Amino acid sequence: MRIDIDAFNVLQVLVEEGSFAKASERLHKAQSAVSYQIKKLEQHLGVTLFNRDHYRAELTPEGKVILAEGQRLLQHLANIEHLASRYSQGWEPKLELIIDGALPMEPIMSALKLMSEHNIPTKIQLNMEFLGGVQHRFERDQADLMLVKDYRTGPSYHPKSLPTITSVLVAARLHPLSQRRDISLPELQQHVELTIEDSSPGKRARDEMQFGGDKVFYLSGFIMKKNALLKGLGFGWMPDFLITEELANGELTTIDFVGGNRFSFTPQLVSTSERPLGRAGQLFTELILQEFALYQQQQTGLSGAGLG
Amino acid sequence: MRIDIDAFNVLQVLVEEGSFAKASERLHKAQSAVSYQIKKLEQHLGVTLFNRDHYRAELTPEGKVILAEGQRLLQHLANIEHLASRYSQGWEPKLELIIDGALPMEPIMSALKLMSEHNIPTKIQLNMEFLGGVQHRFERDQADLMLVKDYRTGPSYHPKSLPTITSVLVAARLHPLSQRRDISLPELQQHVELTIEDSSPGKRARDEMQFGGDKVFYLSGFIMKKNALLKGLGFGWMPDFLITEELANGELTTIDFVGGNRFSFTPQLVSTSERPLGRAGQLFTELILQEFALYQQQQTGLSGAGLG
DNA sequence: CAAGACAATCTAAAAATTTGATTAAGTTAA
DNA sequence: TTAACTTAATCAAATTTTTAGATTGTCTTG
Repeated sequence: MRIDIDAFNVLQVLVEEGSFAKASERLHKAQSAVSYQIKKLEQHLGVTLFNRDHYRAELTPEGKVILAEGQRLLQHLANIEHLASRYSQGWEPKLELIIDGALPMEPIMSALKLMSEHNIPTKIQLNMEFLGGVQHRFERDQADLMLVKDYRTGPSYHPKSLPTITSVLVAARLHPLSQRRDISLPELQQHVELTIEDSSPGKRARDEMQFGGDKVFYLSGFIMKKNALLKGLGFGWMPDFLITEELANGELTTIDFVGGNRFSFTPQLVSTSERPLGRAGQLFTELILQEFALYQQQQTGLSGAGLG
Repeated sequence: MRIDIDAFNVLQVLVEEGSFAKASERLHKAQSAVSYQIKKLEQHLGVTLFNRDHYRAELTPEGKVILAEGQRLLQHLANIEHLASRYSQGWEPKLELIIDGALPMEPIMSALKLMSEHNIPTKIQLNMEFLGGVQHRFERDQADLMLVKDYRTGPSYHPKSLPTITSVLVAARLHPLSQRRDISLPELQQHVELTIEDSSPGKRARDEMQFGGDKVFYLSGFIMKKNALLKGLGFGWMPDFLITEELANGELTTIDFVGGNRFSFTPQLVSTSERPLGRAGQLFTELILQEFALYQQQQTGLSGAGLG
């Protein structure tokens, strides 16, 4: 039979009260039960915890150390119980989020920061993917939430719309396309198009927004893409919130494509009823909506251009 | 009723074996006992640990975390049991040593270093005192061992002799006493004597080795005393091992006092049968004897002067 | 489809803990 | 000093907890 952790509690109360009788009273037990528990603990540990030579039993030096260690053990157990009680209150142990790299990071990070300040027991895993990679990963990992530009509807998906975001077709100031007006598709196709590499393994043939030219550079994220654009390597779509400054100071300019140089999309926060959200997932949903709205307000306030 | 820590062990085996039946076999219990333990643990924690929808019960995400936490808790308990088993093997939880600042620190530190390398469960407290302060503290603190120059014999004290140490009466090269020969006591008394302050509260009137002059400087340790001597502030006794170099290069010189300029004492390692030594105390006793012998050998080997 | 594995549930048995009473030893106060 | 009280161990009986063994319904495998 293994050691009884409750005995450490008896030990603690006994030391605090100073006598077996008073301890038994506080523990709502008979005095003999306290004697029994302590004796059993001593036998299990093979250590004499109390010196019974005198009238009142007093803790031995070994007993003092065992008492202190026992208290730490009880605390450890209490922590586990607390964790469990959080779970039973609906907090999930883990929340896995897949987010699309095309979306603004700032409101996402703000939401996560707020999450961490709520002191929740849920471990949060955040993964970034691009294009089809988002949904692929969401399904492969059985993740809890995905934050996407768009997605193929799947089994019992529950989408929630976030504020709309606009992308702009741009090139560097000195790029040939920046000098021309009323640009046709064939003309566009003669230049290098910069695009983000789809991170899903079974890639779709092409992003819907690609132009179909021969010269395409695939890049591994918007930071890279922006760098490439600024260096004049080619042209491409960029979310406007990533280049507000460069558009304002003229480093990048919008391309006058006859088919249009702006398009908007509405990011979706998607969960599936196969894996219902716990409290952490619900909290994140609230916070991300709030933070995206806040972000939009700030953007419109600053640039006057808006996102919708 | 409190949670049963044994249930975490059942949980662990159950997960390792993969089925209730196999786990019960490995635990030498009936399958129903395993079911009972897991159910009880789930009720205590208020958390579903296993998903029984499918043929084989499988751990829920919550269960995974609880399992991991439970393993840490079991490890914690095992550590306490290990500590206790060391105590029951005769290791004391604490060993308090009082050492006399007049003794060479090097062999003491070597002995303590060797102690720590033995990976013992005993916490060691080391206190340094001077003269009567050593014994005072030994008795007040109910310490386990004192390492002293000399002591008043007390209740059931058990002394053990260490190698003899020699002190020399010295002054700085430029001090007036260093220039004279056949110095008498009255002449000595006209100069400032440097001595270590007795750290006991009820100080004895005077150290036996003091000369009784009017001008006495009390210092708080041998480092201070050596500094004062080197600055020519006065004369005084110094253990030879602390000033071998200064005697060799002439910074300090022995005083030609007619009453003699050397005296020897035999440090004693004292314990009392009121507080018998545990294994750590015994080990320290062995090591300190060994290290003092080694230290003496090194000193004689180096200086040729010896300590005895 | 049959044989077998799996895990819950039930009852009886076993083991543990608790109770309440008793005792011997130590303390306190008149 | 004694009488009254406190302390903590011990014991048998009562109670509670845990286990074993049997049974059942479900699912898997060949």
